[in-house]
Amino acid sequence: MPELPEVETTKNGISPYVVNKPITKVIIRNPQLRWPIPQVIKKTLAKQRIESITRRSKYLLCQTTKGHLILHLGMSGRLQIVDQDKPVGKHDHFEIHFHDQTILRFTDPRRFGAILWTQGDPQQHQLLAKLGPEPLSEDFSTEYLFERSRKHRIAIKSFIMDAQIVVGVGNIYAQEALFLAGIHPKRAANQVSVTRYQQLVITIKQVLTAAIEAGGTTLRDFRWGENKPGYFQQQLNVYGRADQTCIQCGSILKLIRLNQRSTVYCPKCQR
DNA sequence: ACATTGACCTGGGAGC
DNA sequence: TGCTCCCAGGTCAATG
Repeated sequence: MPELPEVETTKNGISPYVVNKPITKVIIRNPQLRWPIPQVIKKTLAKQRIESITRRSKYLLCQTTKGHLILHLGMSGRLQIVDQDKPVGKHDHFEIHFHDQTILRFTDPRRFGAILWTQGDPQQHQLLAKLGPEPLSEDFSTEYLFERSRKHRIAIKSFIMDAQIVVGVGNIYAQEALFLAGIHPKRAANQVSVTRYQQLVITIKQVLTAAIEAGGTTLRDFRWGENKPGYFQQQLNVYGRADQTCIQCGSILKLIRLNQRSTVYCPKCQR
């Protein structure tokens, strides 16, 4: 589930239930995620409060007086607010219990997610320090992206999915943004003109903004936690639409593999 | 410095 | 029904 819009939506969904609530206990059921969950947070977080939750890239940063909890949802992670009586499932690995009986539960079947702890500036953490700009910030501009592209002859799709170039552009939204910008996903990054980068920066921002808005309206119910898939799906032009007709020109959309990721594009609209 | 590939895990669906 | 194979929204580490 989680690309940047889903992470942003998760942040907004859980914040009202957890920020400034006293923590009573932390339960680690299965610490084996991408990296082991540090056991130290059990004692450290007890009686603390999460003062704020912010997002950097696809990481959620939970600030406390003693340090930051760093969360990543990986491929299949979910954070939900649940009641005491909700049964514990096979893939429920981690929980924070609050004084008002609320529970924040982390579920992740594939266990590619991460739960880490850092005492210093979270932005300087090894995983965050070298990340590129946020796609919705002003730092992510035509000038920036064009300049960075000059040294790279990898496919443009791989280029915009590189978190050191820009964060938060995953497989779905990379395909969508390239379609809207009319750029072939395999075109070399340094073979794209500044004019087309201008378009691409616009469409990346556009697609992510629209998806965040859609997420905001359909993933509203974090209380009971049924994350319905299909929020942004009405707006998908190419992702998951291989062999179907292009919405713009009627051609048959093509499926290729690019760095072992499925990639759908319109051979006529995207050059 | 840049580019490519494998690896981490589990579940679901297609095809036989 | 059950087996095998392939696919899945991410991204780090190792290698060329």
